[in-house]
Amino acid sequence: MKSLTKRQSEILTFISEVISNEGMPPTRKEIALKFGFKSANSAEEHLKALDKKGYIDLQGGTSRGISINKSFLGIPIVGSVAAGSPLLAVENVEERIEFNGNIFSDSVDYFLRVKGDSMNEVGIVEGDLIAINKRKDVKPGDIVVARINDDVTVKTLFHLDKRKVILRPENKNYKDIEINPSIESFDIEGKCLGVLRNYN
Amino acid sequence: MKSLTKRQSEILTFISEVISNEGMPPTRKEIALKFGFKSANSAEEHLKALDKKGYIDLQGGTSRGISINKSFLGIPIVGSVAAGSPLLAVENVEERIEFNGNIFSDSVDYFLRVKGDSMNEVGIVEGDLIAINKRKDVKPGDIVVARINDDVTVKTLFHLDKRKVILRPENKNYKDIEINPSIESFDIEGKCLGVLRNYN
DNA sequence: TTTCATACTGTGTATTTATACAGTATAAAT
DNA sequence: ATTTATACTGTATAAATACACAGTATGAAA
Repeated sequence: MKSLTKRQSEILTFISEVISNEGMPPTRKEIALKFGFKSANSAEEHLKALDKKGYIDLQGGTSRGISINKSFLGIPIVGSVAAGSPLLAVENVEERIEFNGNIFSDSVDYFLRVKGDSMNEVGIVEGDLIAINKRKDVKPGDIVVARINDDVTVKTLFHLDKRKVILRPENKNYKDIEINPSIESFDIEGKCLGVLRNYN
Repeated sequence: MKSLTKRQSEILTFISEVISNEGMPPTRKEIALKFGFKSANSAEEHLKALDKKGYIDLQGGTSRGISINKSFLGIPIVGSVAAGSPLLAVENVEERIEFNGNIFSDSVDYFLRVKGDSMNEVGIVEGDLIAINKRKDVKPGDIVVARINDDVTVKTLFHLDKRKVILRPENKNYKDIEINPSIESFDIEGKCLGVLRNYN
């Protein structure tokens, strides 16, 4: 898939926002207004470029006839994470789900498919999708996605300072994980906002 | 809230479908075409009626400027169920959540807020929202919403025939519930399609 | 070096669209 | 009995909108 220029990406984002906020795609004029273009034709040309690259579909002769290509919509589901690769790398994305609405308390950057039973006692079970918001500022009590030496894990954060991190599995059969960030490679990937489970 | 005529209701449904399928609201002409009106003004008048009754908001001077009033959109969340009242009765609906996308395997009629810990061992905990599809034809193994003598409960269906129903809590501390439908009042309200949990 | 993509302004216009006004007809409400 | 809401057709038009064509300028690719 062809990559977008900065401007094209901004415009695609704007279209997506307008659809989400106003319930309908913008007109050329509205795009021009937003970006300060003095001619609606600038918008027209960006739309054509986005269409040509396959990111949107333009319906000719129709007001607001812009639709965003579905394969770029929706929130990615991250399955097995290849060691060392960024969570959202293409090879880790299982699929995407269309998902809008204010269900979770913050914006969902991706869903992570849960493996194992280490969080069973708080109702997070194998196969569940957990909604993740990318952020570093997490506090004890939060359920977090962390990366320890290239290994991605979901646990409750119990303690966090420069010299010591304690991650707590929510299952009696597992022990707390204690990390020294100055020795081991450690990173917070995000905060768990909620759970989505689909039977069958 | 004022009630809608059959025609107005059909038109409201159509608008909602167009938004969902095409990603933008219809024009007056498109509404007229769909219903076989020979004049776009028929659509205009229905829109005005829907606006007046508060079901939609019309944005003047804007193409496709129709937005559906949020309070009629979305899927209802059913909280505490008043004894004897239908699950979806107004007094039982906590709020509604905007929710579209093909997350669950079937269409979600409502979300039910979970009370108690009787399903803890399959990861359904207090406060969770479970997605329910209204149906009677459930089979053993399904997690179902059932009504026993005006009491609404969520359990795994273990056995079901004319003389005996067994509902199984997924928690060692609870015992199976055995019902004789010819003596006790019993009804299947729906099937649990999945779980939605929102932290914080 | 020349082409091509990007990123704009500026002008023009056919078409789409919203929306008013004038009618007709029926059923429900006052 | 008369008004009001519903449910349409038919005509008209101002405004909104898409979109083509003609330019200018820049940087990257062939």
